[in-house]
Amino acid sequence: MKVMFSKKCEYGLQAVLYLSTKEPGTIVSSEDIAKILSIPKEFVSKILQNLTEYGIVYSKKGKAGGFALAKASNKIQLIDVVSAIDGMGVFNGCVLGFSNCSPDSPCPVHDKWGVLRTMAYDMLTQETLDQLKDKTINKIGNL
Amino acid sequence: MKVMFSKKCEYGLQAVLYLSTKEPGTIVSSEDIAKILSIPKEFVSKILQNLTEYGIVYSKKGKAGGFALAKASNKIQLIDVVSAIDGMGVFNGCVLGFSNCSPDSPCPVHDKWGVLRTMAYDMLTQETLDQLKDKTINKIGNL
DNA sequence: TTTTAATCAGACAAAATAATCTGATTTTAT
DNA sequence: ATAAAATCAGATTATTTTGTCTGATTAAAA
Repeated sequence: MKVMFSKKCEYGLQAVLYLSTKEPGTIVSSEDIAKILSIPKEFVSKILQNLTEYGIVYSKKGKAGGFALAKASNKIQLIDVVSAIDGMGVFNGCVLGFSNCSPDSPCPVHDKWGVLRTMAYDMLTQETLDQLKDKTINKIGNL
Repeated sequence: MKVMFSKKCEYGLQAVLYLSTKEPGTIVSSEDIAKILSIPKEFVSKILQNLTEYGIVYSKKGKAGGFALAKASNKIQLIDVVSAIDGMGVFNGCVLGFSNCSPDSPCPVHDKWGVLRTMAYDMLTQETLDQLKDKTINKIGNL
């Protein structure tokens, strides 16, 4: 089942959302993150290493090490994570897979999909992790 | 780059749209379809065989064989092809990959994504191949 | 200073998706 | 009849995505 993003990206989003529910600067081990989100430990670790390069996540090595957000949670949007992991391709490509889908050579659903694409982009951009905090706590508490 | 549907599904949608631009009952060989859509011939053949099982496409064997729509183009919607190839999972799953994403246990973007999902579904359902014909001809003419 | 527990790096393995190949069968036309 | 051109079926290969393993490095605590 495919819903817009790769598994990697989904896991990255979940992990970052989870970190945003903690006190700023709180270090959480990949094992803890993996456990609560039911994600393979090494996999989530890899993904967070990747997000570290993009300045979204901070990593602390050694005993009692782990990951935390690298910036304040009101400075991070979901789109930041998406673009770091999956890139911006989703927002350019044609839903029907046609090449050169553009206003000049639109596919049969070009206009309608354009609206959706913009809405999806807005959804990921408008709110910061901070603003999603309550909803995130609620969701993660239910896992 | 991942945009909602599998390559298989994209190819299936393109092929069916292409067939809908022909006179009803016109048999087109997989080679012709493959050529105009730049899809591997055997692959598109496999996909159309699959759609044959779902009663969307008719296949004629032997010399001068090929594929045609199995019903009138005003009886086929894009969603029919999607559900035959990719299934309906896209319209149920959580964008963030959370499990049990539902009104009871919504993810942080549950409501907003719900709107998008519905719009995507409507986009694929509202119009028939027939109604998209002009746009399809225009697009395929530009390939 | 030694042990312990973590990230980090990169190779490796498994699974899913995409694409190709081969041969059999079917049908039309010669 | 026979040849040609297509689908059909299923095995095979290739690629991408997902997940795992191993060892090195780092840092805290005993």
